[in-house]
Amino acid sequence: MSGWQPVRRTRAFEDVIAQIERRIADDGLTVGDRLPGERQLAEQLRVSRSSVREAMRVLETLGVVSSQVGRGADAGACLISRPADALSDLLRLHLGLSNLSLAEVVDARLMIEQWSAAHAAAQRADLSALTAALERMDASTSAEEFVEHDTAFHVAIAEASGNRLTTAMMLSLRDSLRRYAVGAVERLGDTAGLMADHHRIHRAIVAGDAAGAAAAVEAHLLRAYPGISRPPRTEEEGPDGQHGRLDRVG
Amino acid sequence: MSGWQPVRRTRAFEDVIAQIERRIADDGLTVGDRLPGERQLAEQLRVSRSSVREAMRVLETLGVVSSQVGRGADAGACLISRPADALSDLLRLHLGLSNLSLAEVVDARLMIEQWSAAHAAAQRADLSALTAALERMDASTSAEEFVEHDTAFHVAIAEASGNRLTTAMMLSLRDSLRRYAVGAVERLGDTAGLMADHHRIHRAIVAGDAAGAAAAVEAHLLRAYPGISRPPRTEEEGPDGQHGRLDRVG
DNA sequence: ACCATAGTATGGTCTGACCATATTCCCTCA
DNA sequence: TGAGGGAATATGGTCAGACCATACTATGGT
Repeated sequence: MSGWQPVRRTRAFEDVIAQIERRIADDGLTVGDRLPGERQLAEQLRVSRSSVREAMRVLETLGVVSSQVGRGADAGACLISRPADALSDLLRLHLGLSNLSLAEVVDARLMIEQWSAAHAAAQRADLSALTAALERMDASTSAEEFVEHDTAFHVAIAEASGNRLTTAMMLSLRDSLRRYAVGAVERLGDTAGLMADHHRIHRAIVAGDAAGAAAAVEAHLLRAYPGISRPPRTEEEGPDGQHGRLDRVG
Repeated sequence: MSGWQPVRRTRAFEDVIAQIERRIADDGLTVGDRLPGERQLAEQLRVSRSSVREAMRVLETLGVVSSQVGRGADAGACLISRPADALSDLLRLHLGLSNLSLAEVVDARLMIEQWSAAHAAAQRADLSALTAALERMDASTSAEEFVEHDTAFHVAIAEASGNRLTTAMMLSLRDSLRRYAVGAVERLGDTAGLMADHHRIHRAIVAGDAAGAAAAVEAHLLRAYPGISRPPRTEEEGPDGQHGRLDRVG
């Protein structure tokens, strides 16, 4: 006969997580709500405080709860929703394990950033943050300042797409690539080319030109990570990839 | 004056994680290698076993370690790399917290699946898994069987893109949408339309037609999740979205 | 040679204690 | 009456030590 199920031993902390998750689904527990204290939770769930704590570590790792010590309204465990933090940790570790290559991460970022830019252009979203970051980048005098506003610029693109999930992915991908980004800036020597890319991206988004925005994003990332990305193209263009246009999809 | 740093209290288990991560980076620890036992690790790091265990829970949540009880070569903590599992948990919880909407998840899946299909088409990758899944879907007689091979089909598309990160994202997104996918199949009543989509996707990828593959994927997801996705388009086409072509990027 | 049994190392769980922190309460003093 | 300051208290963070179930390993008897 078939259909054997492997014996699944449920660890105590997994049960704690499941029950908390059920409360979120059934009781409408949401961001900002507080969980009982660890001791109280342990007593109610008939497990030890250790098991409750291991469950809290898991939920904290997933960006779902945050714990504060002390006493008062702010103390204890509080439901939050910070998927980007969790994603950053995840990517950083798996990148370190060499189970993800830099090319894969860069490709994924190119995908998301092109998508975000195209959506931002098509949706005529609020672009004030985008414009502000661009102006501050223009006015920046140090490399640190430039990188700071550069990050704000790319985050603004992601947020203008109106999708919090892809925004979180973008944030964490960029976070994982931070060390390589610094190297890229140093390798290029100056930021004139990057700024030209930024202005081109900005112009296209403001003009509602989704295709142009995506192309500008691709050119920008190809400049920052030369030779890394492998966009699918059916016809080759100039060797610099400057106006590299995707076959159809980014 | 400025430049104040917030007092950062480092919890013991965070230090354990940091040291393990450093060993991964410096000592070239990689997938398949084993970590010392919890007691031994606690002694070496001068922390309690509880702290070591909390660190292990975090790393396990991130899909980086796996623990087996017992004794022998298989026992103890082992380095793995399963980002998709971690991503699934992350998405499921944040979806439950209503901090991510179904539309955002569906949009993200559309983005990734279009990208994957286009890459798969452009790269002429090994498509035997794709073809096999399609044939099994054609031959399936029950809804359960259909869904099973449908999953295999979409996973094969992701894997054919050659990017493990986007594949992991696809897997977890699809996992999060499983319950809605079942509802969609029931709503449609039959699978003829879905199968037509699948064959169209398959034909395009095999033919190396990246644009056609992406368009077919979009049509497929629009059929499964009507009214959810909002692809950026500058010109409208037929009302059925059948040959919906993105303005430029998916 | 084989098999049953004892030994042992592992993760999983629990208990109970103590510490650092931060709020709340209340008493003292001006 | 108000303000200041310390005590009480509740929180998470950490630790030590014990016990359990599990699963391999070694041993010894057949």
